[in-house]
Parts: sequence; C-alpha cells; structure tokens
Amino acid sequence: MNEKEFPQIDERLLKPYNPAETEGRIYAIWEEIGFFNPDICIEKGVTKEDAKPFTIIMPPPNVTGVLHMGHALMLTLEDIMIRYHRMKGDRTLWIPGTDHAAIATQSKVEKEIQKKEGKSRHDLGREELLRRVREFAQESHDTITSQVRAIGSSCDWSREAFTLDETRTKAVYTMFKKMHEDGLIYRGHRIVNWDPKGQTTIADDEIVYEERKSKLYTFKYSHDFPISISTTRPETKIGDTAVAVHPDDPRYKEYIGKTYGVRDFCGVPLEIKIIADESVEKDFGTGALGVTPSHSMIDWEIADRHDLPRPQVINEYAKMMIGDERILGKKTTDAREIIVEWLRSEGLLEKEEEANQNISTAERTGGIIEPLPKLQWFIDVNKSFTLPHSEIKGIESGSQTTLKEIMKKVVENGQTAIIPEHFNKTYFHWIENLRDWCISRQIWYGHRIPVWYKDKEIHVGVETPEGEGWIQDEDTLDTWFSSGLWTFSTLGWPEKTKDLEIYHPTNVLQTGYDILFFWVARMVLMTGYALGTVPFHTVYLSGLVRDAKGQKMSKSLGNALDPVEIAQKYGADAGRIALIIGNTPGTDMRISEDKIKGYKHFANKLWNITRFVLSSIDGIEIPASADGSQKPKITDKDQKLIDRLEELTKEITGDIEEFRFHLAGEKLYHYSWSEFADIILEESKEVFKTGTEEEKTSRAWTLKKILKTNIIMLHPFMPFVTEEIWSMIKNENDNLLIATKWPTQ
RNA sequence: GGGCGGUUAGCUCAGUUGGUAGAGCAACCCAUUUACACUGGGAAGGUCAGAGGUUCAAGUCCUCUACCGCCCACCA
Repeated sequence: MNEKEFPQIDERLLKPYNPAETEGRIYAIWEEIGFFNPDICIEKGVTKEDAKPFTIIMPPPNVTGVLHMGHALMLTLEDIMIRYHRMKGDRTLWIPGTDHAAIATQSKVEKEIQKKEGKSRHDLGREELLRRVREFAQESHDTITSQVRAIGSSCDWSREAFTLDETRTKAVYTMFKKMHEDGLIYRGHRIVNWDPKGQTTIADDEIVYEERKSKLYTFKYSHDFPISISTTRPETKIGDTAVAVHPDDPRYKEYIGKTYGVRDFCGVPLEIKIIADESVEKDFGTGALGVTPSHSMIDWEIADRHDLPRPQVINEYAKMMIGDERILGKKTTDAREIIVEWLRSEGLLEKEEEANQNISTAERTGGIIEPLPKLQWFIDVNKSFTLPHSEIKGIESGSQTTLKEIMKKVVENGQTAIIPEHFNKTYFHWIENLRDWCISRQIWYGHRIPVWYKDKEIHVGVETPEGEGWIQDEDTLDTWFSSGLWTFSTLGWPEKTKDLEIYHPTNVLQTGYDILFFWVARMVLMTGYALGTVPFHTVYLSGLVRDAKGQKMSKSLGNALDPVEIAQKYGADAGRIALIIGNTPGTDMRISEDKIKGYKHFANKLWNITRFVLSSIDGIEIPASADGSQKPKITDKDQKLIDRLEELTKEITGDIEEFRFHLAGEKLYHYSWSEFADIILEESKEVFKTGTEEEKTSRAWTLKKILKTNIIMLHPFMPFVTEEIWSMIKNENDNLLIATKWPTQ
C-alpha cells in the first residue's frame, strides 16, 4: 500500500492501531479542552445550563497502594455512564477522589517501618508517624490518579476530593457535632471488639471468623457448686458473676435467684448468681452458661438485663489482670493451661472434648479479637430524634425517627434501588441485626475526634476551644465515618454550595457488593440524617474480578493483573471492554490476558473498518454530512441497513439506561464485526465495483453514516480508539467525539 | 443455625418482560495477500444439575432434591 492508493486517507491508518501511542495523547486533549468539567461544557455550548444533571461520585480508592482490576472495572462502568450522559446532553459530573483508609494505611506504613527500621509507632511518636503516613499517602495518591487517567476516566479533576482534606474534615467535624447535639453520638463504657495486635477497637463488620479446633471443657467452679458449666475459655471464668440457665429448664429451676460464693477459684474468690435468661440454649453443653460480662458480647448483654457486676480480668495486651502469682500478668493462652491444670488437680474437671470454634480475628491485622469493656464513642442507631427536613417517603419533616428507620425506609420505598435487586434482602437483614456503631479508633492516622477535655469540662466542636489547658481526645474516627459523608462532602457540605444544590442527590453509586454494609448503608444513614434525603437513586453492585482460575487476584499469589500494564500492552480500551462484556452485576467475573487480547484485535478491526470505508468512498461525491440533514437518494437496500442501525441504536440506548452494559457492549462488538465488517462491507465491494452511480453514492453515504453512528455508540466503552478514529471521519464543524450528541434522544 | 447466588457447548460465561439455545477462547476443515493474519469462509459441539408442577409454549415462573460458592449469626 502506498500513498497513491490512498491519497485522501490519513497516514495513521496505514499502520495497525497503536494504543500505546494514542491513549496518552488523546487524554491530554480531553483534559486540555476541559469537557470533564460540566461548567466548561456549559460555557462551550456542549451542555445547556438547564439540562438535567447526572452525577456520580467516584468511590475513593484507598491510598494504600496501587489500583487493581477491580478498580479498572469500577472506573470503566462509571465512565460508560458518564460519557453516555454527557453525550446525551445532561449536565454531567463525575467527582474523583481518594480515601485515607485510616487503619489500612497506618498499619501498612507501620509494618514497613517495623520491617526496615525495627521501630514501632511508639518509638516514632504521633507527629513523626503521621508525617511518614502522610508522605506515603501522597505518593500513593499520585500513582492512583495517574492510573485513573490511564484508564480513560473522564472525571472532573478540578473537583477532586480526599477524605482527609480540609473541606472533608470540616464536614466530618460538623457532622460529629450535630450528631452529638442530637444525642446520637455518645461516649460509653461498653464492650468492644479489641484487637490486641493492632491496639485498637474495630467495628463488628471488620471481624473475620476463622474456624479452628479447640477444646470444650466442662467443670464446676467448686465442689459444692450445684451446676456444671462448659467453656472453651476457662481463663475468662475468673471474671464470672453469674450462671445463666433457660427459664423453662426443669433441671435448674430450684436454683434460680440464689447466689453462691466460691472461696477459691484458682486463687480468685467468685460470687455467682444463678439467673434465668431466654438466650441460653438448653441443649448445648450442660444447658448452663457461665456469664463473663466483660469478655463476651453475649454475656455483656445478659449482664445488662440482670444488672450484674462486670469485673474486667483481661487487659489490652490480652494478659490476665487479676489473680495470684500463678496467672497474674500471664497471656490468656498460658493462663488457660494453668487453670485447666488446676481444675484437673482439684477434681473439678468433668469433661474435655474437641470442638470446632469460630475465632474472631481483625480483618486488617489478623489479631485475635478480645472483647473488652472500654470507654468509646458510639453512634446510637435506635435512638429517636427529630428530622427537621425530610424528603424520604414515609418520614415526615419534623417527625421523630431513628437512623435505623432511615436506612430501612429509603430502600423499602425504592428511593434508592439496588441492582441486582436480590441484595435488598441482604441489606434489610443486616439492618435488623445492626447494633450501635463504635466510631472511635485508637490509631493516629485519621480524623481526630473533635472533643476537648479540661478538668471536668467537655467541648465538642469544629474548632479547638479558646483558652488554656484543653486536651483533645487521643482517638481518631472510624474511616467509614468520613466515607459515609462522601456524596455530599465532595459537593461542599456543610456550606450551602451551588454544586450541592444542583448535583445532589447523585444518580448512581457503583461499587463492589463486598462493601454494601461498610459503606452503602452508612452513606444512606449519614445522608438521611444530614440532608433528609438519599445519597443516590441507584446502587449498582458489581462483582469481584478474579483471575482466569477463579482465584482472588493478589500480589502474593502473583496473579494480579496491573491495569496500567494491561493498558500499555493491549490498550486501555481493550481492557475496558473485556471487563464489561460477559460481566453481570453482582456476579464475580474472571478475566484473563487472552480475553483482553481478543479485544485489542477488536480495536484494530475498527481501525481497519475505518480505513476501508474511507478508501472505498474516496472520490465519490456525497451531497451531505452523515447527520441526516441532507442526503442523497437512498436505495431500498441501504434503507434497510439504516433501519437496522436505528433499531440497534434504540437497543443500545435502552441497555445503557437499564444498566445492561454487558449486553450493550456485546451487541456493539457483534454488530461491528459480524454485521458491519463481515456482511455489509463485503457486499459493498461488489456495489463499488459494479453498481450504478446512484447505488454507489447511496452506499457511500450509508457506510459513513453507519461508521459514524457505530463509533459514537462505542465511545463510552472504548473512548480512545473511537476518539482517534473520529478525528479522521468527522466533518469540519463536528466537535470532539466526547462532546458529540448521542444518536437518539 | 439463617439467608443469598450459581449449576447452560471442552473451558469462561451471556441469555432484559416465558415463544423451539448464543458468544469468546480452545479444537476441526478450507482459503493465502484480500481494508484487516490483530484475516475471511465453513463445519462440529448442549435431553440448559435432577425430579415434579403451571402453561398452547419453560433455560426463563412455582415446589422439592443434590452439589458448588458467598454473606450473616457465633454454641458459651
């Protein structure tokens, strides 16, 4: 092939499509012209000022490292929606951001420092550790934002947010103060999930259960104690204050209400009251439960109901804090052996059996959770408060409600719809079992709790109080507290900004189903409380991205695909569409390099289709542009092709509107390859060879029309190659493809 | 223990409201410079996990069973 054969063809088309060269250049053009920002779209006449808004706030990736394929899927799905709506003419906003991810980030940096320098956070001190974490977070942030660009995300960088930046911190502090004033945030001495390894509390849903073999011991506290009990943790029994039995259990009825003194339980005197409680299973063990209020969630609740004393016997380092020299200061596991040995030697041990037990461990550190009573901050999910302004169906403005009710109503009445729908059940089930949310963490990286103490005075506020001697609470807030505000803190709340007014509630939240509870439910809670509305109308839950064998991608397994590497090797477009086709919401997917390679071929196919169309129609006088305003006489045969294209356009539009991206992508792929290239273009060769002038003109016009429409519709899915092709097929007065009108309205 | 999802071609998965099964990859045959070998054409491959039911009609709706996966609870 030489220039003589293709005199009018752009010379770029003479070589295979090269995404590595193209993508960075195209992204720079988009950023330069500013169409990612809706204000500029309005300024440049792409969007009408009174157009319907369409908003997505990007789920902020954690600044703990680099992006993985799951992020690539997220960015692709969101970018498809954003580009589609922008092309439709909506006032479209996509705000990017990152999450400080408190515990995850701090523990990652701590681990590195420990490994490289052998120092703990206490060796460094609060200020120095924070400096190091911030430095790490900044680097991580920079990597992430360059990756987000590499994938082709058309988000508005001028509005970028960080969960721990100044504006978001103000939002967090304002929210804390407001909830505190409403009595929804309280400080209480309550049992929490303590992670002795991470030296912090964690939330219920940050617990991971691990099944382990353990021993179940059955014994009596003393020879004259009337009831035997069973336990897997004998060392906690020095903290027992009651034995609970089922109220209907005839075996123990006579003892209920009596109190027994145990003079010496491995060196510790006990006073045990026999109580009746419905929560006890008659059929488990002896049917009697030794109640250890301070070291078991269930027992703490029993103690609440029966007003029992709650001595703490284990400390923050998982060591025994009472007892004689045999057990005092010993690790719980050692103390267990000692107490079992003592029971055995006293002849109190009746049975020892193997049992499977689920051990609670901390998700981030792997430490075994020790339930402990601690003074912590909580959000009360059941307390009534007045919601002054409400747009939530079923809750009147000015009426009494609870946070739990808000979370429930919003999904129940469909103001927020979850896709796929079956996750509704999971959501409701979670809310029903929800307990008060412990929001304080004993780590340093994060939003420091906005509470100051001075003697007996307490100040809760956004600013440090005036005067000498105020000391701020040492703890920081759970990272999900700030994430919960994300849809509106990114729009400027608590200020009454224009953005907040225009773009909130947002349209879609797209995220993985694994954080439905962590995040989605908390956003509903926070938004309902602060604004009396919903954070988003639709929640699109995607599945996890796994490797070709179905394993979770991870660095340690070496099977993780790096989206940027993929983009360099096959093109971001190929990676994007490979993640979309065959991927349904809520279902995990498998991705392999082979699949991505296939779609690299597809990008090249589009390239060659373009080359063929342009070279075939070269020299044929077409009276008008492909926008349909003027056209030549169209043959019946070509009219059928146009009708088919219109039908496809309607289908694709419907599929995107209804979140069936996998179908839209697949249809476009097959239309382009199996219909347009394999049938229409093949047949056109004959038309151009032997047809009449009228047939040739009609066909030339039709091919260009199909090519342009096809490229427009593929743009949300494969933005780079389509924009590059567009630059070669557009008419002089056409805009960039990113700002070109979608073919149906 | 409670709940949710899955089971469709060798492999990975689609299949929107019920209308006699589809794609990609792999494998098979043919074509060899054709816009594109990052190609074209062709053929092969499935009693849609099993059983029952509703219906003129079921991969699709209902009931039950089996197996796989996930989530929640945490029996102390």
